[in-house]
Amino acid sequence: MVAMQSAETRYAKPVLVATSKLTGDESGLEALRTHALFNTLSDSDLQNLILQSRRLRLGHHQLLYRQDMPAHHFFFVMSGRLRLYRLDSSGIDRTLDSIAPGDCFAEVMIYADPARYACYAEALKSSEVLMIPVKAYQDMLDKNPEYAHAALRHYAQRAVSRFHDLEIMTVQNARDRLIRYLIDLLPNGAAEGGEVELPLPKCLVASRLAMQPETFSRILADLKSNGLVRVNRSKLFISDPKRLIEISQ
Amino acid sequence: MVAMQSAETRYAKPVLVATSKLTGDESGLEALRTHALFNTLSDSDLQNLILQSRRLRLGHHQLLYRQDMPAHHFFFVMSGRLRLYRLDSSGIDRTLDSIAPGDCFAEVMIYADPARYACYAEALKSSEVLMIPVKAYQDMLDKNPEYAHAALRHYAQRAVSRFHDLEIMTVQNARDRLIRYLIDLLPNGAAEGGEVELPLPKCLVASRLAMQPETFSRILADLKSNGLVRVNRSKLFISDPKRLIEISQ
DNA sequence: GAAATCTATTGATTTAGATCAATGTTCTGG
DNA sequence: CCAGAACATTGATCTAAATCAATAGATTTC
Repeated sequence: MVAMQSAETRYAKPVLVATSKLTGDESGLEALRTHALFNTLSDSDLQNLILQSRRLRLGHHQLLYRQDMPAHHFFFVMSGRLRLYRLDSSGIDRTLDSIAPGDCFAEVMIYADPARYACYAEALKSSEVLMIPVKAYQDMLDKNPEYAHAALRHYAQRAVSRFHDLEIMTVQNARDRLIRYLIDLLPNGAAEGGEVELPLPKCLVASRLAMQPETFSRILADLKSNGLVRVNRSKLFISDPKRLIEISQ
Repeated sequence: MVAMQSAETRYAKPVLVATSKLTGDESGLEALRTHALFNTLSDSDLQNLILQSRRLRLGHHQLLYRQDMPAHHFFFVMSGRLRLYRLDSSGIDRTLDSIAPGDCFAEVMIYADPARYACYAEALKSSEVLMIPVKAYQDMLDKNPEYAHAALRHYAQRAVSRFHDLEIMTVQNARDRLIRYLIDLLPNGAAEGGEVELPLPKCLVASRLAMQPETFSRILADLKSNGLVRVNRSKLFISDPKRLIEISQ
């Protein structure tokens, strides 16, 4: 089963190769401005940071970094989608997060000690990321302590969000974990229904929720047959999230 | 079963009552200096922060704050032990963290927006906490941007540690989750054996690891009969952590 | 110091979910 | 567009863990 294989055996593609220099005003980079870590920076500081960074194109399933590799960069996703996962000693692959365009990842590395990546990162489809040297960001922050406030907000939010992820995982049965996960994908939480897109292939959502792909499939089929969700590929329509919460008790 | 009851029904004790003013040089407060959030502060800034704080004595099982309550303070544990947990709509109590003396908690509230506690906090035994006004810390940081660096390190570490907690919870079977949890309690990880003390009563460790107390008890009995751990109340002796990891595959 | 309340253990039974297996469906790269 | 690979579904079986139940130990509390 795919989720049980290691990225090593699947893909021979090298890590961190195809890079291109940046001029500082390329397309896709305006998105940086919308991120909490960058939106308070002066134009010149942002420009300077970008000039020290590299744009990286990643192919489908290409590995970006490995768990325990020294971490000299953090990343901003310009397009595509990535996945963070860990491998244990027996080679079991456990998905921990998915990263969408406009998100940063491995940004905790700016302050981690020792600076080693805590997981693997791979592209789920062909993607573009900005590879920002940790040192460049650190230097900029040292020179401009007023930027720290935005960074602190960002890190605090990240901690809260991980706390919330942990909470879902303390739910003791697979169905309720899945329901909680779906509710959290809804833009307005349980307030109103809507369409959500699974951020990962189904077998990886299953891995993220500590269940087997078969179990995921069966639960979704059951919710479908009870009229609680409509399923179309990776798109799910949830008309009545409150009812979904009720049946999860 | 206790872990399944709500704090509301169990304890009538009021939230946030018995407080006492601080002079700024009381015993137990030197421990503040050892915490990453405070150890770079000047004496006068630390003194000032303490003067705006209150010492809180909590009885066994006393509730400190409720989930969704407006968060105007964060906390430093001077003695005792606390537990963070959430209640869902059906009243199931899920333990998310335990806090030891020398730790801070709810400190993400300094930057959270909206500032509401993400969980319940209760004392596991009689405890003393320092209740620090969020605003006092914010003001101090605004006046001294050089303090932000230590705070950023702290938040980054917290995020990494929550990420690691999440990783354990993606392990799909109860025994392996418990083994991983025990290994992480060892001061040197899997490097060498030693004695660890469970930071929570067994039924709450079970809740933290998304299993039933009976399952926890049986797994521990099994590890015991295989000579992998020696159990004495809440103290466990792990002689050969590597062997423990091996059997978890 | 005894009663009462928590907390933990152990056994019997049931069930949710894993595993094994087969097939169908959708991507993807030549 | 086709072949192969990756991904998804469905069924049958088995097993880990939940549940139900009873009892035994601990801690509080009065």
